[in-house]
Amino acid sequence: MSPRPKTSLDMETIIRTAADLADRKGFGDVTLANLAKELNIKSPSLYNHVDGLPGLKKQLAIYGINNLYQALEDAKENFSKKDVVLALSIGYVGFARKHPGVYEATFNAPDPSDSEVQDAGSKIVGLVLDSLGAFGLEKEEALHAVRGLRSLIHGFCSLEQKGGFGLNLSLNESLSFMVEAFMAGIAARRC
Amino acid sequence: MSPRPKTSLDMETIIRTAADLADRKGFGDVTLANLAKELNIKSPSLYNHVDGLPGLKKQLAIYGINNLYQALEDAKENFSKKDVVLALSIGYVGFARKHPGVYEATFNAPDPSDSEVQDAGSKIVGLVLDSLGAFGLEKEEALHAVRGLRSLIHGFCSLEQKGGFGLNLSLNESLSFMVEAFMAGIAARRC
DNA sequence: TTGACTTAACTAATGCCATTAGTTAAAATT
DNA sequence: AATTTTAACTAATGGCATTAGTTAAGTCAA
Repeated sequence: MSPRPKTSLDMETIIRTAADLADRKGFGDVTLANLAKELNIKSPSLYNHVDGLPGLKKQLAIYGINNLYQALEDAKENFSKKDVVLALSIGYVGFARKHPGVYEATFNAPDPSDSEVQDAGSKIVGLVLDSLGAFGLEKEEALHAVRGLRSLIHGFCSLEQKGGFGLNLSLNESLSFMVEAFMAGIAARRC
Repeated sequence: MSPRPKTSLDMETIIRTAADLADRKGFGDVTLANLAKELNIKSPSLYNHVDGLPGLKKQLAIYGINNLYQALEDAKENFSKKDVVLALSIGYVGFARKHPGVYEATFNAPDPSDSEVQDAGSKIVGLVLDSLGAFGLEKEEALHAVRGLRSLIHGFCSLEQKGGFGLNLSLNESLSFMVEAFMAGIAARRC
């Protein structure tokens, strides 16, 4: 048999296809074999574009973090300044719901300390830090607050995705409740 | 070659060995092959005790949830009534740090809706609900509060384990900060 | 005690996966 | 037009889970 033409494939479509695969079949089904099938090539050919499965997962993580950042920027734009934090939270959770596989990829990079991954992530920290400006916190307090917010929202998404919430109770109400409670506690700190 | 005697192995040691493996090498290294090596048997022999890899992971999840419950009960005992929630949080995080692999197994059961898994988990919800009694919340509010607390603490553990917190700032202080902020927000609700 | 049954180990084989090595032809460059 | 680079390919290896079939140790009833 003859090798196929070289035109079709570029990094962009590879990652996009992988992201699609992740969201449709789950992050666990992101394999070189499955991805190759969707791209109509053989899996060893992927090594011409990506540094094995770990390399693919790293790229997918960065792609996901960047898209999440975009989603947060959009959420920030489209809502009033008053409830920025709630808007951000809803935007974050909305992204995780719409892109469960990509969201999972986001914090499953093979090496989280990789500088590219780290850099993508710190842009998000910056954005949240900025949105917290109105609360007039000390520098350290603000960093603790960002960590808290991330923990709260990421924990919510993670538990929601893994089916950790068994009860018959609105998830969206839980989300508003916990974000508002947390922010109320933060606000009370100013006194 | 001859099959080996039947005396040695029981379910208890299998799960304990798997838990040890998880904590030493990571949850991702919990494979039938690795577990069999540690038990000095061949991997197909494990099928006499466990329903394949998914069955093993289910058992490990239940084991982990039950141990986490124990850790929380201990934490509750050993601290004053005043800061039960902070004590619980510290106990929870302490368990996750001491048993990272088992903790990860805890929310990676193959089927989270499985009733055994669900039951083990709802014991924890009950314990936390109970500890929240002092705050005098409405029933629904209390459930939202439990979800919030779980999200907060699980999110913290998850991000800590995955290296999600890059900054040079005390993690323990972040933990106290976020738990206290959240609980202050909850307490403010009574008015 | 002996014989039948059950059980928990085994070996062998299958299929899927990632990965490496080596090949080939299309595309790009000189 | 010739050469180089590139991106596909096939073939092969080793690790994994899993299934099927085998065997001998342990259990238990006659």
